[in-house]
Amino acid sequence: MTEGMSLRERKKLQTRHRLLAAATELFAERGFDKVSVAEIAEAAEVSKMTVFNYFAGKEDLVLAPMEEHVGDVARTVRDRAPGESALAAVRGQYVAAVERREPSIGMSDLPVVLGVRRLIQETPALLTRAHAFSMRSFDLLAEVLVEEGEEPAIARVAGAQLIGTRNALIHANHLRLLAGESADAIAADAVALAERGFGLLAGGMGDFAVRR
Amino acid sequence: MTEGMSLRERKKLQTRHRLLAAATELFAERGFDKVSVAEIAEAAEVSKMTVFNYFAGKEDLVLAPMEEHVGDVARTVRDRAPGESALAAVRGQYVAAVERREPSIGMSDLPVVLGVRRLIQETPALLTRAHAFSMRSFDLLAEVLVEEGEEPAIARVAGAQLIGTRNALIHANHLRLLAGESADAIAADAVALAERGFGLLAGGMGDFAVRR
DNA sequence: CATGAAAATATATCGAGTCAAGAATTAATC
DNA sequence: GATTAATTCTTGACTCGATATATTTTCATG
Repeated sequence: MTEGMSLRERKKLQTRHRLLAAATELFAERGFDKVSVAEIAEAAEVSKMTVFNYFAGKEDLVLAPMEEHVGDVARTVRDRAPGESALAAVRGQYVAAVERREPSIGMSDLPVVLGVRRLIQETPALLTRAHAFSMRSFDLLAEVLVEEGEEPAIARVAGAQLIGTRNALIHANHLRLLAGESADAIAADAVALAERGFGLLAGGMGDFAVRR
Repeated sequence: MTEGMSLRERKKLQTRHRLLAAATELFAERGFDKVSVAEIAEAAEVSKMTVFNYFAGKEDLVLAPMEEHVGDVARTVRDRAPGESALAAVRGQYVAAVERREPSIGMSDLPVVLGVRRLIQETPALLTRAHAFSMRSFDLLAEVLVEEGEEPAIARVAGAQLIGTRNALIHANHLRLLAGESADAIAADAVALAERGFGLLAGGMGDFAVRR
């Protein structure tokens, strides 16, 4: 597992994991705001400075795993099959992720993952940072569309619609998970909702929410 | 102008304006991050704590005027005419705002407004806070749709699409303004772009960005 | 081993935001 | 109209996250 790694690199990974573990535990016990970085450093047996050496900010101790997925949508669109629309690619990736119960789209009901989600929802600072990730995700997607030759302005509009739709779908999953439902129970509805949600984009929402 | 106000209320307004004026000037001179709250307090002849009493955070010294518009979209949809779709209402409000050159959608080329916009674009903390406003705007819109009887999950998806589209359009205006174009020059294109952007929603974007 | 580079730490500092207590203003009671 | 009670403003001291600098430790490499 650690072959090919120098001792230094292994130790770096170890301290990184010690920090993540210590932080996760402390946050779960007392909440994000009630734990200071100094305490985390002490629990992981490093100095406070080292924490910031490994993580850009306190929030990243919770959101680091999430950051790896900021490029998922853009990559999916970039690598889509010829003849496939951006919309179809994003929808397809989301549905596939639902089937695979991927935590990145809010489909894991493992207690530890659930705890982290609850922590995020309860902590404004974490929500804000999470939303910044979504913003980066959008930027990357728009960039791909522009590279393909779409007009920048319209590319950003379409990108906002796609990312916004996807985020809303993910948020719906989060709500149900936090309400105690199982991932399997949510999955079926999630796919149906995705068809409806992306369907608004595909079929037009001119008839949606017409005032009676 | 100040009749009906107690001395206390008048002084409150005065210090608020002193704070906004001092902050705006200092930020314009040296940038958001290079000015401390203590300096602003000193310039406004008030203690540091008073600043936070008037404004929730340092960022609000710049973004306070923007906060008044978080409910614009939701209100427009709530008050739309019978027979009109949510999409038509949002599009109509945006186009009308373009015609009126409203700063809230990025259509003012007054130097002072432009300076504030530049400051926001250059400062990550301000961008983040601005995005939080957009989030609130989205929540309010979704709430309206839910009150009208739409399913919460699909209401949030549609709301994300509408708000996302609108934000992307506004951002396009910002970019051109910051590039030096006049509001009048932008307005015509802005309306056309809005028709295309909202058209993606109305007509469906199933044919958009099909890979060749 | 010795040496140079990378990383961890100690220390000091800054700046944003919070807390408990004190000062000022308004309202109420006599 | 003076005195007191209640509310609101203001303040100085403090916590905590984050940064800068310099110093020491740790590891890879010849």
